[in-house]
Amino acid sequence: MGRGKLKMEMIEEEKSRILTMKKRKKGLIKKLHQLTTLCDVPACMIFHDPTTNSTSVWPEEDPDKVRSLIEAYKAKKNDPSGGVREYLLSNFFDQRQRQAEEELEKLRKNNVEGMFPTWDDRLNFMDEAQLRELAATVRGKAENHNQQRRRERKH
Amino acid sequence: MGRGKLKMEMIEEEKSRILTMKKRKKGLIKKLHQLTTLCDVPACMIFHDPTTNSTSVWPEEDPDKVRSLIEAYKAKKNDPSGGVREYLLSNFFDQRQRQAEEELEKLRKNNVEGMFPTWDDRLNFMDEAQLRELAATVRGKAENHNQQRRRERKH
DNA sequence: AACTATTTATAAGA
DNA sequence: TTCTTATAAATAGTT
Repeated sequence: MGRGKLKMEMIEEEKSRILTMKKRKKGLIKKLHQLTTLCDVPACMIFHDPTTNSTSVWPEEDPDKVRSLIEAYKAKKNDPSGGVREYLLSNFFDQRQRQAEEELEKLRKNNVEGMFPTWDDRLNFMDEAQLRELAATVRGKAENHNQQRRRERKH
Repeated sequence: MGRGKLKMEMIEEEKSRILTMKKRKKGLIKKLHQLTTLCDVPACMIFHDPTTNSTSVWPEEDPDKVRSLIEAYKAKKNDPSGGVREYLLSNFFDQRQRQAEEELEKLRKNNVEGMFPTWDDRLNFMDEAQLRELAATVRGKAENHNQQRRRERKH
């Protein structure tokens, strides 16, 4: 682009390299923002600027989104065999446990899905003991929540 | 760009949204590659595709680079907003529900915590019905997991 | 999956 | 540096 076409190799001239970096980083962030907005795709980017030795991230105003994406990536990396995860998941729902499927659907209806975009991925990496304890924890939370609301009603 | 200019909001029409996502993702990766090459800047990107529920990363062929960037990012952020999260979390557990706390501790011991750093925050914002359904879903997963393992033992 | 009219990004210059 | 602008590149709608 621009007045001249440059070779796809590191720009030797430091001034123009840094200037180009600034321009392109800005453009890249703009495009990433557009992608997430237009297509409803969670995405993030991490840069390490060697000149300032500083790491920056986008979106910088939403660290939770960055963290959740990093977690999703790590979960994926731990996948020992590419397609197994999807297989396990569909296998699970196809067999029986219609009830669980319906409940998951309810969760989606309650708009909880957006809170756990990587949910299914992660559940597949938990062993049975972890899943049971997680369920117990959630149940405990639900009961606690219930108690809190009862108490609120008394006031 | 292109034949028409579109508004910066989610594309409602699913087909064009997905098509646009594919095109723009490809373009974005190209631009990120150019930035890293031209300017010698380590950088990575993480996407989560909602349509396939899959997380992808660039550069995919160099996980070490991604990991080092993630570590650099995490190391860098000693952010003050972390204090707010900690406050909310401890506040919740201080009240009662020792059982839930103990179970969470077990989860931590099982090294699940790393998978759900944002877990507690999110639970605190779910209403009781959502929590109960989530618990039921997780329980269903656990039971299914158990059944799968029993079946594996028979073979 | 290709095309192409347009919009957008940007390299070099001021 | 910031602004300009000629040109390269990306891409929205179309086929």
